[in-house]
Amino acid sequence: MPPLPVIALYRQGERHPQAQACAACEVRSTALFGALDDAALDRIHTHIASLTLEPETTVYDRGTAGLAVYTLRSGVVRFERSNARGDRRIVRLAGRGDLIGQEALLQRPYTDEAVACTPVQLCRIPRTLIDELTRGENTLPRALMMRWQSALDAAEAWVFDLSTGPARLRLLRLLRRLAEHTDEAGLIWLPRREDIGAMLDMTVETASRLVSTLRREGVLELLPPRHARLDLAALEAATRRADEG
Amino acid sequence: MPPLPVIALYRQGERHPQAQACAACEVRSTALFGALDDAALDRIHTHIASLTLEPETTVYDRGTAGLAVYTLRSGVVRFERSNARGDRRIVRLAGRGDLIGQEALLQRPYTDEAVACTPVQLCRIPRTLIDELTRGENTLPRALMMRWQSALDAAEAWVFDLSTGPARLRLLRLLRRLAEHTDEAGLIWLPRREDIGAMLDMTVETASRLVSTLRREGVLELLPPRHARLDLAALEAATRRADEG
DNA sequence: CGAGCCGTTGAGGGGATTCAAGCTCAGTGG
DNA sequence: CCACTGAGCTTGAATCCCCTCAACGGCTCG
Repeated sequence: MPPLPVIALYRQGERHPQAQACAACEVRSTALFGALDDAALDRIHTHIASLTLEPETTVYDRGTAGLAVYTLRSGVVRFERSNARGDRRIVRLAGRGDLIGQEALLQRPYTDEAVACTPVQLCRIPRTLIDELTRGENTLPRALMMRWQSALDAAEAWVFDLSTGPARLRLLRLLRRLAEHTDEAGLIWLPRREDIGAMLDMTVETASRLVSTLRREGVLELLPPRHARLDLAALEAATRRADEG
Repeated sequence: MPPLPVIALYRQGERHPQAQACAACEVRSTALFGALDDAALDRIHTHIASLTLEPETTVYDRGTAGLAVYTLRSGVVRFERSNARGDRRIVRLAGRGDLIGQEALLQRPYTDEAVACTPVQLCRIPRTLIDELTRGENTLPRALMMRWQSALDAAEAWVFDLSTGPARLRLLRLLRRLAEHTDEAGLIWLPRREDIGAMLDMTVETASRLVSTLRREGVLELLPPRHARLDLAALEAATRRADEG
């Protein structure tokens, strides 16, 4: 699936402060609301909130009323589910440019708990705003459907890549995926061992053993806390060995 | 997630033969295209193809151009992915009332191979038809988004339920899910052991051993080929034991 | 009736879990 | 300053679950 245009609001030469912020947004590439008139654009910008969250902060809880969708401008967000006994499973990750919390547009409660993994920058877009804009518009539904399909694809790929095969291979594939979210310093976010466990359905001990092994093999350089540098070539080689051999 | 209204085309007293078939459709409950005028409705019905497929028939292949979406009127369809080496994984199931192949509406190739598990009855709806109808319509996008969200939810639940925990528990949860698709005779579709393996990431031998064990425990009565009768109470009890104990 | 697919069962080995102990490191208070 | 503490990470040893390899029986079909 090709990269999607980022949902962002912008227009050149706008006076509203938030409009300027949107105009300067570094992840904008396609104006989802490009077809709107000036009045609508101004009204939009006053309702968009830009927020920054610390790691481990909850964006929204599973089951709560969905009042807004979010565009993820930077950082990594995870989606979790857990049962009454506290067994936890991370079922998906979102990265730069992804739209999260789309359930809100259907007046549905959020289906997962969304938690920041790294520092994240979000644009909060109230549900009612999109409701308003959808009336009579045609481009918006299509762009939204694109996100939905993208999320669905990600969820199915999660099953195929991260829930299939021996533990070592699953971890290698997770690292490959985390490499997509490399930060400015060239580092990846390396989850706590417990979170690796929740992503790959393994114990913390197994996660720790495997990470340590990869470190000794030179695939990974640990840079605590929660960061690492990857040797992509070594990673690819190890992956090929693990799944061919 | 509450049950979704089935996407179906119908209108009372229509003359076109397919229109009559749609009017008589047993899974209709909400007219997705209810707001259309007569001419549009007639044009629609001439393009809807109703088809019946044998088990193991492919509905569409992963990667091929998506030219139509399908409403599943009866039966079970599975979504598969596989890599170059032939490792196969079933990543989702669809049942009565589900909409499949939504990627087509975005002019995207199908992201999975879709295969009939049981005899299935489908309504084939050409992509262009929906394109046409979406112009100026408002209710359609919302209903479609509902399907998308539903599919996404199913995919994430698949990770949480069927890719987590020990093999026996995963199988019990799969059976619970297959019970949702019980047929007129009160039987469930019981996949081939190889397919159980592809759903739950286990070998055919393990799948066979576990199924046999459940049969001996009275949870399951095998009715080859590919069918079984479930003792739901025993199933729940076994699940609780496996889960808590 | 032999060929092939599917399901079942056994034996053995390996990979992941379980249980346990010790480590590093940051924060705290004596 | 430094022992104390607790959370997160690592490592070891024993166990067990699941995989691998193998053999066999039932069934359909050419």
